[in-house]
Amino acid sequence: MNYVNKGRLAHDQVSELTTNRLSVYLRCLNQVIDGAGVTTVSSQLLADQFGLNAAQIRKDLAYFGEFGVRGVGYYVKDLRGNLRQILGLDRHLRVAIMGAGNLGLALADYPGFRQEGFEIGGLFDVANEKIGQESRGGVLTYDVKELKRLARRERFDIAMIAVPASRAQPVVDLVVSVGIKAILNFSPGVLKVPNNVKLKGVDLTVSLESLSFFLAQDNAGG
Amino acid sequence: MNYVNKGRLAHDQVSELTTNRLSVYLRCLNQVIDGAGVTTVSSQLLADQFGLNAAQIRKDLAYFGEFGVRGVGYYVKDLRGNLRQILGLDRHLRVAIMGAGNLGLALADYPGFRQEGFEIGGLFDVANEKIGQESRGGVLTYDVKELKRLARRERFDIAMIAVPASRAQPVVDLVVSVGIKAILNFSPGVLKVPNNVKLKGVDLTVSLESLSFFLAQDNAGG
DNA sequence: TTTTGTGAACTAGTTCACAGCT
DNA sequence: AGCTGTGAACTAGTTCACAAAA
Repeated sequence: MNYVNKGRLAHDQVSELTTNRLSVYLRCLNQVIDGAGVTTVSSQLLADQFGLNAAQIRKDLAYFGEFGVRGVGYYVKDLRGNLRQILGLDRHLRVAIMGAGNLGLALADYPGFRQEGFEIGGLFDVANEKIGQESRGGVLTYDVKELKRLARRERFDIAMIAVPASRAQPVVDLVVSVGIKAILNFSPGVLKVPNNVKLKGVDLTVSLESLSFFLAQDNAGG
Repeated sequence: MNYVNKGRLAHDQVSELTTNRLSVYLRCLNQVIDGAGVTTVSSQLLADQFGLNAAQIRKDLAYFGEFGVRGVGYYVKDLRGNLRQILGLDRHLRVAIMGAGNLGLALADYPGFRQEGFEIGGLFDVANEKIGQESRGGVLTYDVKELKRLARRERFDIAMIAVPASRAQPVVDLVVSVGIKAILNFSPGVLKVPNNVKLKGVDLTVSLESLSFFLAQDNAGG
């Protein structure tokens, strides 16, 4: 541990809203770095530039340590390093994608994942015609029966679920059984996992229907 | 309007957390209908079966009308109809997908969208080799320059943004300029839209990094 | 009796505003 | 002077608990 822990993390539970924002802050810093050669940045500047709240940025960061310098702001490179460490991006996380359909293949080649240091270790499917095939980006599809064997060798940290809804629960059970502790689920519907496994859902139908609601109200309400 | 409005919708703003849950409730009801021939369901039963809170279900629904019967529960088919109407799914919404890369093509063929009555009207891209091509599911890719002309004819309600991050803002500006009022953004980063346009983001990097955070804490904290 | 609909109580999350450091 | 870090105030969201209705 390089950042000041303050002994909180073992006690309180950090809100998911906060962890999501940490990821956003990191992206903002990367953009700042890509831009002109600024070495420091204030919470106010970040807030203005990216539509955030300055106090919230400070509070989120202060939770993990005192990264800033009063009167100056945050040293961009230092803060970036600290955020990467807090988010666990200094490790090399390996991802298994369950389901080599359209969505699974798209996720396998999604450039944003590799950029932040995630490695897609393989696709897993039941369909014989898919097994042995590679995605455009070169990710190989394995028989789902091989997951157990490969999980040992490849040490998968995260699984993404991109199988049809009806197959999602058994696939999640399998993923949990091989010791994977973090799951990103793209299939619609509720899934059960043990408490020591973190499940995060990306629900496309809910997102789209929420937009539909907005349009319906908009047209009705005037 | 078939459901009791109570005149609230024009005044208060419904929380996005609530609208997301409405979509979840609808999916739960669909599953209940697929199962045994039950005609009524109580908030408690839904809560138990899908890991929700009964009071919250009742409160969310009560906001839009009195759909339940005391001592009985909710008539499943009626409630389903009311939810579909509230969410605007009784209309026929048309979707344009900006970007015919891996992700755009996967979205175009995603079965969950069609299932709830959304129609994918076309993919739009700048790459000449993609224009005129069809997705596996038969969605045609048009030149992005055609958006304006086609938007008039096809009356797109919703746009999904699946272009690289660097192209996202100009593409959103274009989408807004042709009169589309609801946008689902899959590209990472902050986008600006006028207030009368609803922008919703699905941020894959943030989701994955949030899982990474969990793993980092888990291993560090014991 | 059962279960809704809802005020009240509670919990979580955000923003303000300023002391304190550089 | 400028900006962080943070208690206090505020706002939003959830859950409780019960009166009212079937």
